[in-house]
Amino acid sequence: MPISQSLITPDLALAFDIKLSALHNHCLQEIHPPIHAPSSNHDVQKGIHLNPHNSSDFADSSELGGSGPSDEPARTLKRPRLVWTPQLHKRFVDAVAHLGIKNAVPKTIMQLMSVDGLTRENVASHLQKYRLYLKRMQGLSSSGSVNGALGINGGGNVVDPATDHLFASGPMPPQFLPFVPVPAMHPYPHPRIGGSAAAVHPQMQMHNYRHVAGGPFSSGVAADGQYDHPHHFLGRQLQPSPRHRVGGGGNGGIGVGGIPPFVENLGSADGSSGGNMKILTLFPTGDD
DNA sequence: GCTCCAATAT
DNA sequence: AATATTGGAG
Repeated sequence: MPISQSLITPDLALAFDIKLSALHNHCLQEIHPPIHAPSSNHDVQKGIHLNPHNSSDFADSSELGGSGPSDEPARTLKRPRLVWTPQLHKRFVDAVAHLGIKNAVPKTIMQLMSVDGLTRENVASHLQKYRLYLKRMQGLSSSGSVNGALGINGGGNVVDPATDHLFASGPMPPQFLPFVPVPAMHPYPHPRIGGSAAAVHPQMQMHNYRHVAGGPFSSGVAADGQYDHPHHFLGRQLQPSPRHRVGGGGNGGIGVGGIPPFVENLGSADGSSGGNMKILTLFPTGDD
């Protein structure tokens, strides 16, 4: 019986893929134009391209004697580890900021991000770490600092205004945070709530993306904040989620405004290496 | 049953 | 260290 094929094929492919991905990691990558309201839209165009790699070593990963997972069995296949590039993280942070703590749950965030291939688990995992990061920060800032300038949140915690961002919109009365954050016009409905702040530099320590895309800070995340690698797809087909994604009708509440692509500082703020890293920390100028 | 979250595993 | 996976809880 052909059982062996259906079974070992994915299995072997898996093993291979893992190694391959570890080597040239060709995950997903794409850019995401401002989309919106998936509820009543058929054009749920997601399109962020996460591209951890872009080496020009070899470009063909879809033809390895059929060992590639890019075959038919889109299910039961293990997808490569998601790499949270600065761009992706940015998207994430923006989504969280715009949703507010209350709605900032994995599913919602995932929907808002509208990143193809992103699963709820991915977001959940990242969110967990993100929360931890925030918590840590709060604990640190609260002790020793007696600044009246600091913002005190409902939680009674004192946070640095420069980093409070997320929490700023958390305990706050979500008069407009619930959903439909964007009026369908501006990317940032209310930046002061937590939009810009969040983007400032809440960079949890993600590994160095020395190979993010072309260059460390030269190109890669070019001025437009997106990669310029039209090709490189690969990885996942569509609908990678074994579970159901955006219910289209199930939720219907998340207005989603589409987070505009912004630039973010790639280099670590600490300038660990050399110190020549000129973190521009471009603010999302979404202030207006 | 689904989602969240914290803990745990890779 | 960064993500994934698991298990309990709502």
